[in-house]
Amino acid sequence: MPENRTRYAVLGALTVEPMSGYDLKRFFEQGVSFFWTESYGQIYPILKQLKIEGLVVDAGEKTEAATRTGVPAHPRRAVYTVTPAGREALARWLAEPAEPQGGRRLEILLKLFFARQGGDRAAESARRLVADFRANHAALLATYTATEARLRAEHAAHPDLPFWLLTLSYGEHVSRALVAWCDAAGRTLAAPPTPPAP
Amino acid sequence: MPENRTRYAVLGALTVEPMSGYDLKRFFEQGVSFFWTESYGQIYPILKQLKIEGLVVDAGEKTEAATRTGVPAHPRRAVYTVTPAGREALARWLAEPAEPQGGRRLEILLKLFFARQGGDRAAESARRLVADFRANHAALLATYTATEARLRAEHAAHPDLPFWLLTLSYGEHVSRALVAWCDAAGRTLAAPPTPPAP
DNA sequence: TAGCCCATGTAATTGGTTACATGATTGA
DNA sequence: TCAATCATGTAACCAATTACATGGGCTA
Repeated sequence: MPENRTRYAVLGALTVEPMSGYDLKRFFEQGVSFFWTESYGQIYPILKQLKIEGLVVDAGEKTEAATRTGVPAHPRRAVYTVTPAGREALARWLAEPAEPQGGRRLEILLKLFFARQGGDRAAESARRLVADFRANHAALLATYTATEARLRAEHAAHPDLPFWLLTLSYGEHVSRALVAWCDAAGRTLAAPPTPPAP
Repeated sequence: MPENRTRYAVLGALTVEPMSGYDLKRFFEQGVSFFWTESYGQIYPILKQLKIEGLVVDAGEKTEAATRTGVPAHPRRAVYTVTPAGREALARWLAEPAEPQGGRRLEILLKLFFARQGGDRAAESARRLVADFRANHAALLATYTATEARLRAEHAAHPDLPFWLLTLSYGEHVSRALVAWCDAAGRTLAAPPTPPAP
């Protein structure tokens, strides 16, 4: 029973900066997508709910035009801010122990586990599986280092920075380990060498 | 769109050995639980479906008693075997590339990312978070090495063994890396040392 | 004025777990 | 004969994604 982690993800994101639902989506997909994602189908309903519960408030932004002309236009977008009650709820959740694991379904391992059933091409497709996976994590490593540099430059003084770097470091550790695993696996799966020329 | 991986998990498991739904549950939770799980609510419906599609057949086992007495008792349990068509379906799936990643929601990183919002106790609960996580992966490492030894001993000749060992190796690489990350994180989060006695 | 983001939302569907109901078999 | 385990299944629920509908604002 994961118990509503989306609400805390949203609450947490709004402590970084007040945001609209649209902003939240981008925050998740551009900022923390390597360990967390959210879809509109989650975000908007949860925002409505959090507002009802008084954990966030909506400081509706006026449009430029509406401000200028005084037209009583409905706010162009809803910008949500965490209330003290929201901060407390978040703090309570943060103090609880985390679910032991996330991501109990690793498709690549399932395929590898049964790889021999792949017939003639079994070894070949296993190697391709591993090679793709390696490329993936090598690419991730590059993004981690780039992100780290950007964060250190742009948010050098941000009090949350040390924690953000910790999450990046997690990603780096895992991806480095997985690249190493891919290399080892590649050797294991290597096609039997063609007989050496005489 | 993860697209029905359960059917292939079940199909694959049945290539290892014909099994009942009950057996399958145990196979997943005792054999491969570190990278895959299935619940009854998935297993039984999918078995019914696979049977309809002709990918598995049910060689119903008779009870001992029924065999002895000739009573037309209904089979005690349904034991499923993969058909050639089932093997083909599995092989096709194995040849497809795997989903890039599994487990996009790492609760511990979400908590760590927002950890500073935890108030006074922020650093403390972050440290506990990391410590629990470390204990977890240290324990996992132990089970991996134990499982590896057992597999090598009990299934030395099994043609699937090299692939099984690869999945274990994945786990070892990741858990070792995460233990190392926890140690580094622990140092980062270390409480400011109490002022040294004069 | 067309095309592209910005922005909000919902309905349908999927994938999965949990909890429960039911009953047979086995062994103490 | 009681408890544990084997065994099959389903209904309710939950979390989450996808696809769609809708429309405002900005700029080339």
